[in-house]
Amino acid sequence: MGNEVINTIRDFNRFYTAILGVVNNHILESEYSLTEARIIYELSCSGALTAREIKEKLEVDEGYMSRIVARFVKNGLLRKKQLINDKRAYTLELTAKGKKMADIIDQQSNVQVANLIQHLSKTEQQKLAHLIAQVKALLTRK
Amino acid sequence: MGNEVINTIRDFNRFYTAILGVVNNHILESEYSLTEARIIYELSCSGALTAREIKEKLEVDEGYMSRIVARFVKNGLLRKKQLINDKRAYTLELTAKGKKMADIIDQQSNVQVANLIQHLSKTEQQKLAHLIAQVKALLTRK
DNA sequence: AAAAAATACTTGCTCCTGTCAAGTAATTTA
DNA sequence: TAAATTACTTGACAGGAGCAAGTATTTTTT
Repeated sequence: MGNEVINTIRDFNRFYTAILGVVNNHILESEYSLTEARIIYELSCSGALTAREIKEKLEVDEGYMSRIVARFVKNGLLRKKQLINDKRAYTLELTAKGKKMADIIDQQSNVQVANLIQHLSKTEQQKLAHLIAQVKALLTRK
Repeated sequence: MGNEVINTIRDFNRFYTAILGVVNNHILESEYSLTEARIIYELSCSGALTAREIKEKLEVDEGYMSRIVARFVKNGLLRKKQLINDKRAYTLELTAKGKKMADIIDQQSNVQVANLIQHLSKTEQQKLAHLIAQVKALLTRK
């Protein structure tokens, strides 16, 4: 009972696991783990967030999160500001240095993706973008 | 210079990283790591292979590979047969138990993917399959 | 044919990521 | 105001994975 749709998707998943591996690992070489990069990314997009918000959005373990934040603060990438109305919690904000780092990671990501599609013509690239947008739309709509 | 194509792909990558995380983790709960599952999968598709062949195809570290194979043999999932013409190397084959395990993982993978698309109509599912097949084709053709 | 280089795999060491559980301080609920 | 919950911290630790050195065998070089 080889369901063709499922087989196609699973084949794609294997294929795309490899692609994401390459892309992410190359970024990873920039001294940060994928999770760390995601946290930096999240902060650079959304501005200030609390640890809890990030942890929930990215589904990172609380303890692990705490350590990463501590390290980032120590390395001067991040600033913690205690909330006025809740002394347990802090908003996290990228420092100037943190923002610079976010930019670097961002650019590296761009380069990685650019490499991925560099063999395609502009038209094909746009077709690709259109295709994956549709894929995401289909998979998102619950 | 926000290249729209690149942004779309990066957005998709984040999205699909999460999806693969869910799918793979659920399979992972079946006591094997992703790499282990991939090795089992590879053997169940291709029949007998040498460690070197698998390691090259899946890009797994040699030492890590060696340990996984040893464990599989110990657990009775795998059989090593020394090559007649090269006493350094072995072909690896799934035992009956190993094949059963492969089937289980296979089914779990199917279930995971089925969950993913369960909210779509048959027509939409086929559309999805068609879309990702095109994506893969575009990204493969180097 | 002997020495050197390469191959296939193993083993020891180690790092890092990530998890779980317990702990502290602050806040909310009963 | 006691109990429960929340936000975060800290300790302990397992598992995945990489690197380098080691062994046995095979191939290449001289």
